[in-house]
Amino acid sequence: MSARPESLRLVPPLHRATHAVGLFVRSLQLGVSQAEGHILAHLIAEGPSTVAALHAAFGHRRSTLTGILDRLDEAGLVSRGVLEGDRRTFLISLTPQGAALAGQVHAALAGLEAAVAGQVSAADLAGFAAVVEALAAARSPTD
Amino acid sequence: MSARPESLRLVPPLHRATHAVGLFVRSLQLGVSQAEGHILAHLIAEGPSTVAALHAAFGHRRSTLTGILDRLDEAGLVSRGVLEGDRRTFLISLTPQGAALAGQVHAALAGLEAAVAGQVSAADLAGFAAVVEALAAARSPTD
DNA sequence: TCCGAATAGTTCATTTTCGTACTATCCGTA
DNA sequence: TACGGATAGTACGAAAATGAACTATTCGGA
Repeated sequence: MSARPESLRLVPPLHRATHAVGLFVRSLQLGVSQAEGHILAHLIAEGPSTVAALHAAFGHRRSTLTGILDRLDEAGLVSRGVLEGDRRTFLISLTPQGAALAGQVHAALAGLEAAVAGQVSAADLAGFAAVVEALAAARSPTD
Repeated sequence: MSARPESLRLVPPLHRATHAVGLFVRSLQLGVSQAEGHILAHLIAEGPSTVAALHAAFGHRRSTLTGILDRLDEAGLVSRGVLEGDRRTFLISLTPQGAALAGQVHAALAGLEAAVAGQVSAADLAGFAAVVEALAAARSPTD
């Protein structure tokens, strides 16, 4: 009985794109997972970051980040330093090894972005930014 | 020494948006996870689907989908029927219960999309579609 | 018809992620 | 200084996602 509703137009393409980016990172064969790769790329682009900053950037649970950082730390790619003036806070920094790897990940992602930018107009890029921002700002219908 | 590269402009916002949509589904409090919610929404929008079709739509591993479908099946929300003419293939269908729940998830996502659409221009939406499609079509730099 | 390759999906052990509870530190105010 | 509340991050057990190996079925050509 229930008629099929209209297909969604934003959410499924968003998922496909996210998935494609994940496959892309994986295809680099750099020995880091998708999550780890994005963390590395963030660190080299933004500099040393706190766990909270990474949490805000990616949305992983803080406990998940602890695990990811444990692995990166154990692999010698990042180090946890104390933040001057706040002993609760760790500042996550890339080691030289980590920076080298992060550079590769970041360059690959930048290449991906450049390839996309070459295929669409500046207005399209602006539209993407606007829609993505609106999605990210959206909240539950009940609050 | 290594200078910071330019920040990425597409990939991080993409992740934030995907994360926000996940939070949105979770906030519905319908008792389904993000992944389960999206599967349900897909099924009600597209009709009965094979595992392979869901795999193509979302990018989960086939074994991951088996697990998700096991849970949905156990919860009485979907059923696995044999596909006429190919006994390897299951056709995943919503049960009446599943359809009711899927309708709620779908409606909420449609509401989210409508809210976004109300905040941006038609050109922005077109730009989003173009960029997302280009991202999804992107491949490894080495192949 | 027969057989090898391809396809569809599952099973199972491992890895990753998550939610909750917890410790440590900082801030503001009395 | 003391103290309640907020913030930063971790520990740990449970749930979910993953990859590799496997079964069953279909397809295509000799």
